[in-house]
Amino acid sequence: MKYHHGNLKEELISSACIVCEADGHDSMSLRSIAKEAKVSQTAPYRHFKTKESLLAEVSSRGFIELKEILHNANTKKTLSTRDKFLEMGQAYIEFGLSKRNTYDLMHSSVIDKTQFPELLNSAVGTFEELVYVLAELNPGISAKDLDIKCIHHWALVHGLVGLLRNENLDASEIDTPAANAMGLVRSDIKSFLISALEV
Amino acid sequence: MKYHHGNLKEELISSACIVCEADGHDSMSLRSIAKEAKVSQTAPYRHFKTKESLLAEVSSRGFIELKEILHNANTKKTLSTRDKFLEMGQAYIEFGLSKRNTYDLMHSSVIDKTQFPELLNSAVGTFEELVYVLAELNPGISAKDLDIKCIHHWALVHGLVGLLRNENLDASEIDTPAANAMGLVRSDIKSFLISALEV
DNA sequence: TAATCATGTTAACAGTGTCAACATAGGATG
DNA sequence: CATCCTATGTTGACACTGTTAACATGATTA
Repeated sequence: MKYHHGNLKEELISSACIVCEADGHDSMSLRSIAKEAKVSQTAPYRHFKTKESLLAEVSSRGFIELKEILHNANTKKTLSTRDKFLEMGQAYIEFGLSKRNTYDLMHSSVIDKTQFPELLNSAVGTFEELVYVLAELNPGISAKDLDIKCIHHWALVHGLVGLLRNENLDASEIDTPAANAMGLVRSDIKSFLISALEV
Repeated sequence: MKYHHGNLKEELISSACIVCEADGHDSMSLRSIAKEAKVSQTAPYRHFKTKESLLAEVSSRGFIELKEILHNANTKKTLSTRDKFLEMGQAYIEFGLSKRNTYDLMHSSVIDKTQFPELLNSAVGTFEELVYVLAELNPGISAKDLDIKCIHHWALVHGLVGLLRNENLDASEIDTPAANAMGLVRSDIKSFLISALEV
């Protein structure tokens, strides 16, 4: 049994990513992931100043993964610009729904983004990916209008994820107008995007 | 000193509302609000099965307040239907930004809404308030299309709140394309809504 | 080889949610 | 009126948390 682990920082991060997605970020404890890495409960403090800074790392990786997903959707050669755009929207929503807890952490207020520049960069990257398609889709648009359009579309998909996640019902369980409408939208996200974004 | 408090449940709730908005729901402890009510640390358990159920109460009140705010915007007699609708949008966003932490709790995953029917009702109420205006604004629309339109508009304002809250920058601090665009939108929310909702 | 320094450990502190066992008081029942 | 029940309070305890201080180890470097 080596005294020094050798690769602890990386192992803690990836372990934290798994636990956060599995159980949600507020049922993750530093001690539990330290134990998982077969290391003492204070060892993580050699690599992370606080729990928050480990979570910031997890969040950052979430944004990086999301950016990649969006980028992939945006570079499917066989698709038209419009379809690439729709693909991105769907990919974003899918990410938000499947990586539910990670997405939660990424937009959680437990992390003060202004204190983690690297995290802020990752988050901004997501935005930029959207800027690219929208610029292509709206030739000649002013920079200001472009940015505002980005916010519009980003807000829509982000908001939709929030609503779909919140009405956390498998249709069978709860029966309200809102829930039923959510079910409709969820079952055909592409159509919803087309009508909502008028594209 | 009376042994029985007499009005503890109500006091705990309103105390929790204040603390949640002031410090955020995850820095609120049952023990601290019990102490604030000058009562032992386990007294709250006579009124709330778990901490989560107290938070559910706080969240529920948030939804009720939001519904009232929206209802007020929606019944300003001097306004046209279109302006009432815009007023609602702005009111929603204002609520999300000013009652930041409460809004956070209301959409947080720490509370499993399916286990608190009363909370679910309050949340659904918000949706209904939106249905009313949109129906008035779109005479002859089918029920299905109406519900979907609601989701569209709700998602937009909800998403916008999320983004505006997240880019938690007072313009001076951070300088990214996204942040600048956020500043633009924030400074004139009404114009943004008009262009985004095409209304 | 010796010293330094990053990385590990152990022990401890104050704080948390929650439960079990006990205390009190006020209303219902005889 | 006396008695019991029940709602509501208290104390003490448990296992858990983030975090710090003091100490141990071993790899790098002077």
